[in-house]
Amino acid sequence: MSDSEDDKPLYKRVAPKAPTPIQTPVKIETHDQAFPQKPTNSSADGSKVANVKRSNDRPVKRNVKQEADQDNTPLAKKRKQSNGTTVKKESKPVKKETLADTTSAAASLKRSVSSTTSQKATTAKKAKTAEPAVKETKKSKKAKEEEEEEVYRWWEEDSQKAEDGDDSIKWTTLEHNGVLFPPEYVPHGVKMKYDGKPITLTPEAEEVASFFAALLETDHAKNPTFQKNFFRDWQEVLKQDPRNPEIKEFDKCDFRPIWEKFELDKEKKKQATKEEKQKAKEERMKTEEPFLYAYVDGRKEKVGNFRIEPPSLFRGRGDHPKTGTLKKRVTPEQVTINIGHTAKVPEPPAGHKWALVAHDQTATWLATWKENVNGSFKYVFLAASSAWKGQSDMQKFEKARELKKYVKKIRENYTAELRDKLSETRQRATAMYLIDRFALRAGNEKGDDEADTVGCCSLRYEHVDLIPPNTLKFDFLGKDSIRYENSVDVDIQVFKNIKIFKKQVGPGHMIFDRLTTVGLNKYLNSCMKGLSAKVFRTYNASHTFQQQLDKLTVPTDPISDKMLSYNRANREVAVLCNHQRTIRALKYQNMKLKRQILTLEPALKKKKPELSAEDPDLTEEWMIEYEANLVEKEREKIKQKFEKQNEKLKADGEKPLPESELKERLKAANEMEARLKKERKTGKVACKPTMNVEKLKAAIEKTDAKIKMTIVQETDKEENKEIALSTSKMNYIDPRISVAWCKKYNVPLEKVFSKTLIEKFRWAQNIDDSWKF
DNA sequence: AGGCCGACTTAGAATTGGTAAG
DNA sequence: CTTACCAATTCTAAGTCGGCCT
Repeated sequence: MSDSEDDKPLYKRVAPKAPTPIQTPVKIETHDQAFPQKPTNSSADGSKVANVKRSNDRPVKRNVKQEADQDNTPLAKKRKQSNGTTVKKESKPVKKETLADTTSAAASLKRSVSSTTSQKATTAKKAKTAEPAVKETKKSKKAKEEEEEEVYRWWEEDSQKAEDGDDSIKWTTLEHNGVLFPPEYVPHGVKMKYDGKPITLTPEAEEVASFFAALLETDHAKNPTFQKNFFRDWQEVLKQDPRNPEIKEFDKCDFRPIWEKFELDKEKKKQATKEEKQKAKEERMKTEEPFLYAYVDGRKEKVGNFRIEPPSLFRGRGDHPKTGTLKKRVTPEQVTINIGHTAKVPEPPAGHKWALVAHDQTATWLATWKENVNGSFKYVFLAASSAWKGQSDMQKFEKARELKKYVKKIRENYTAELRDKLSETRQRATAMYLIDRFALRAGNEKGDDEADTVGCCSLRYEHVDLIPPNTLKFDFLGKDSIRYENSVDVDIQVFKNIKIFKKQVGPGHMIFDRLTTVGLNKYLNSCMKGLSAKVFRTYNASHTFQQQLDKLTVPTDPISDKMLSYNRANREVAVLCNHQRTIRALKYQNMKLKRQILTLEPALKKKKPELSAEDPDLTEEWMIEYEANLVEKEREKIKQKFEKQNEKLKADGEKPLPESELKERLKAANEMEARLKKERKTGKVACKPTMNVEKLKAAIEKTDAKIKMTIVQETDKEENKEIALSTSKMNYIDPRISVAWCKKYNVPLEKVFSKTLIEKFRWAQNIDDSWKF
């Protein structure tokens, strides 16, 4: 690789020839390894996985009524199409347009509020004049199943795409009511102190001060960058009105009075009666109502984040240079609305105008604005359960499944290219290895005004250590400044390559100096249409999960055990590693419970030896420390409660509790200390009189389950930092794997997905139990 | 050909709300 | 009945990546 051409940095070199394309799909993969790189138990479990029959996963039958309808175009869509809206692309750069011809759309929006659905629309329309009747039918139905909102079952339609050939057009008609602005600021008048003296602020300045005050007890408020940025922007606001006092030093500011006020407010809110709470909730719902749904081609869809983000202090993660910067209030003048030509344009708040009203049919956003801190765009999109999101979600997984056909070849390719003499190619191959095996992100370059985090392509010298003969030790901050720390054994050639690259670039520089995410993705795209680095994460997560699930599930197990297998499969998606701390605490609890049983019924000692078994994790030394900790925490708790009470008394104008009272209360902690010590010595643990053996056993079972769960989570988090359990479920693991598993083994889907996930993954729910990723 | 912009997915933190424990 | 805990949900920051512009 010391080819002279080879040593020039990327930007100085002439374009190399295009990489060898891999276009031929490989048959079906049986023994591909996926990312839990641990010499994945070579267990040949290919048999089950092997025969993937795809292509025909279209739903068999469905909904006779709909079929009778001849085509599946919902009525509303037909209506629109017939009234002249053409499908041709709208000029891309959005330009201002006046709203003409809103009448029909307005009417349709109103109408559709009461009912819109491909199937029901027919009947509903007829009942137009008899609204109450419609409502009645709905209500009676509601009795059975909580207002089962009719959903557009796009995944059951035959030829959705291709319909008009242009898939960059996302909609024909689009109706919605815009966005909800946060309420105006209401000054509270609480005076904070400067240099020990109460000061009066204009509402504007008070608002910003309050943003900070609210965070007083969080880490943000202690972060110097946060303080600095906040203070700078606050001073700017202060200066705008001469009535504000001069505030020169952050350290002389005392925000506590405002913080206390907020605490009190919270308290009051909690104390509110049920009726009051109910009323507040109803009010909230009422203001939200208009924004909850949009109509896309006449179909009702839930809107996601229709609220304009309220002003606040920017909470950047990690070491973000701009953290604490004032995020300004967004005015309607900054907000662009995207909506159908003929739809009624939502009214901006009185006295205001929208920045722009766009009709961009290639976009799925309903509204957008530019945020002042980083200059990035914010969008209002439909909710995760919508057709738009669902379709792209499914496409994502289909893309990952497609990768199955290519992955073998791709792996062969990059393995060969690890030795390529062109270092650009070699770097690419090495990076591919890391992305494939360890699920690293692509790693775009970042600017100085962002937190310094990296991904594969942007890894620098100090992020990877070489431990001969072939171990790489990663230690870097990834997305969200989450630390990725992992030591892995790699192919000897990968080890050598990293060593060479590091040597070439030196400390402080990017290891892959001739590789960019763009270059990498271009290459991947030449291997398979639509392939990019992130697909590997999806592919590996889903693939591994499917494999593990097949391997671990015992068909004859009861549901609870199957759930265990399911969760374990989720865990196996990551690698085993040290994950002590939390688990020890649980084991300790478990041990205590067992001893309670034995104390209660010493006869069991012989019958159930497992009850007296010692856990090697629970050393004397550890327990002493742990118990000391427990006692300390208890003391803290007592003190805090005491202080809180006093604060309240003070606020109510009463006199505080005496110190002696606190002393008295702290005795409880001392007793606890003595008790724990005795228990440790004697091994006898008394329990509450209400306890019995059965209850204790149940409790043990519970902690057992918890321990297992913790192992699952810890492994996932610690080891594979990048993929936390819920996240992988939500974003990386093809939901159809779970659905098929549930069907096959008769496990209710609710055991596996929360309500929102069930909604989000509705598209994945009508596959049959033999479906494989 | 590279940099920036825009739109969209992925992600952890913060908040809410339901429920078990006290 | 509170309270404390945890799972679910909401919020918005932080990525990815393609396309457009220069």
